[in-house]
Amino acid sequence: MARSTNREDHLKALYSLGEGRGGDDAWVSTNEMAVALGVKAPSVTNMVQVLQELGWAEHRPYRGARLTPLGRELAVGLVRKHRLWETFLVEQLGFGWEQVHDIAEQMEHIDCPELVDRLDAFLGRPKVDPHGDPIPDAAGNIEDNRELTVPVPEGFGHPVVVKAVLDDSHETLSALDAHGVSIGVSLSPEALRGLPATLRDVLLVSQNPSQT
Amino acid sequence: MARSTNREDHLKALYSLGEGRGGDDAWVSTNEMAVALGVKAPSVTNMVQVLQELGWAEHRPYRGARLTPLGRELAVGLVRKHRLWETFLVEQLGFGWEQVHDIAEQMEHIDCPELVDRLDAFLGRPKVDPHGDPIPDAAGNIEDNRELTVPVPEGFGHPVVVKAVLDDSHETLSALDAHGVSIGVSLSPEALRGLPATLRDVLLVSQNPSQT
DNA sequence: GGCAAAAATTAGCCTTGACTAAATTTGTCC
DNA sequence: GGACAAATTTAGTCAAGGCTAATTTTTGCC
Repeated sequence: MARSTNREDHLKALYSLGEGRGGDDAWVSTNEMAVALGVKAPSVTNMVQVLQELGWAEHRPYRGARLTPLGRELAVGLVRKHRLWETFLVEQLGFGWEQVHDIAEQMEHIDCPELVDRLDAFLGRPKVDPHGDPIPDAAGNIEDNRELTVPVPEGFGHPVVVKAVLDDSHETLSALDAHGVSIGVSLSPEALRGLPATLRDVLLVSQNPSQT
Repeated sequence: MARSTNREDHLKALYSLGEGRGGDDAWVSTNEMAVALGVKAPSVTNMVQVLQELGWAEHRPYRGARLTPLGRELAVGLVRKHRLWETFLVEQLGFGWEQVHDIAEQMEHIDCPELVDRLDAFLGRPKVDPHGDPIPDAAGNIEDNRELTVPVPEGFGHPVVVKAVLDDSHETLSALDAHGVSIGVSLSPEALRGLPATLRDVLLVSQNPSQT
């Protein structure tokens, strides 16, 4: 009967590509989605039309796609599941933060609302996942403290505390690990200078080390 | 690309229907599998031929199907995952034993050997799941202490200890729950008489209450 | 041993979701 | 404002995996 996994993957891609955009940028092109999902553009056109029939998205031909409020709600639920499972895998099972993205990618499709809620409680209702990304609560609210954080400032004039990593790929996270970088770690100006620019650019930090 | 979920479901059905049979009974009919899987017989014929191409099963037309050693090994791996997740759901997340079968049915398809091993260790390498069924170890060995157990003997002459339940359906388990029956509980002759025959028949018990 | 009923397979079709190739729309540059 | 390039959609295929209807094999009964 065809698992809903595909639809959910397209929904999530649409969400993560479209969030944080305003105005005309809110439309996500089918090509962008195709690249993100590792499929070809025509496949995305098909799926986006399916999402539209489901009431999850709106499709403007030759313009792009955009989530409906319902679609956004469902997408946030997927993000919540993904980040809760990542937290479980790291905190309870002892996985490295670079290992868990792909596993959570599978686990987020498990359909059982009670499971999500029990898992959340079991983990102590965590606010952020192992990469520093905020975990939406059961109502779909996202408390994004990352607004208090910034990319690493030019100049490296003073120490910063790592708050989040914008790229959850195995590759990037392993490299950060090799440099001793993880969430909550304080980096001195010298340490910042020692970090390759490509790695520095995926970090969000707080400028005042006293901010926890 | 079609998730391998379907193949795995057929493999598991073949395993669970075929185990404990000997001789000619070892062949599982496609019809039996169709009933167990909730699909029609021709669909099973197709899938069984696929399993044969994968080297997981052998198909004798008009006779039935049978696992190869490789197929059995893979099936045991699925059973292991299923029972470990059930144990996690009950022991760690506090689910009732009647709730976890369907959830574990989804979780058992998650593909990550390291996850299985870490989960097993996290749970303390349990030997049985919440229904009293043995959990295969990482090498695929099944320590089946249920040979020491028997169906409830006729006559109800003395107390017995519940060791396993042969039917993991929500319905049966809820009904047992309502009668205060769970793994490890001792049932007096009077309690046994008070239990509907259909429920009594799914129990495996040890006759000597001192056996733990 | 033959014949009817039951069971299994084959044949043919449908849906999902991917692909390539072809057509269409958009946008940009002069 | 027109032409060309890039992006997108449409058209037509394909594989997986389900279904129904029709055929074939097995079995059980006289």
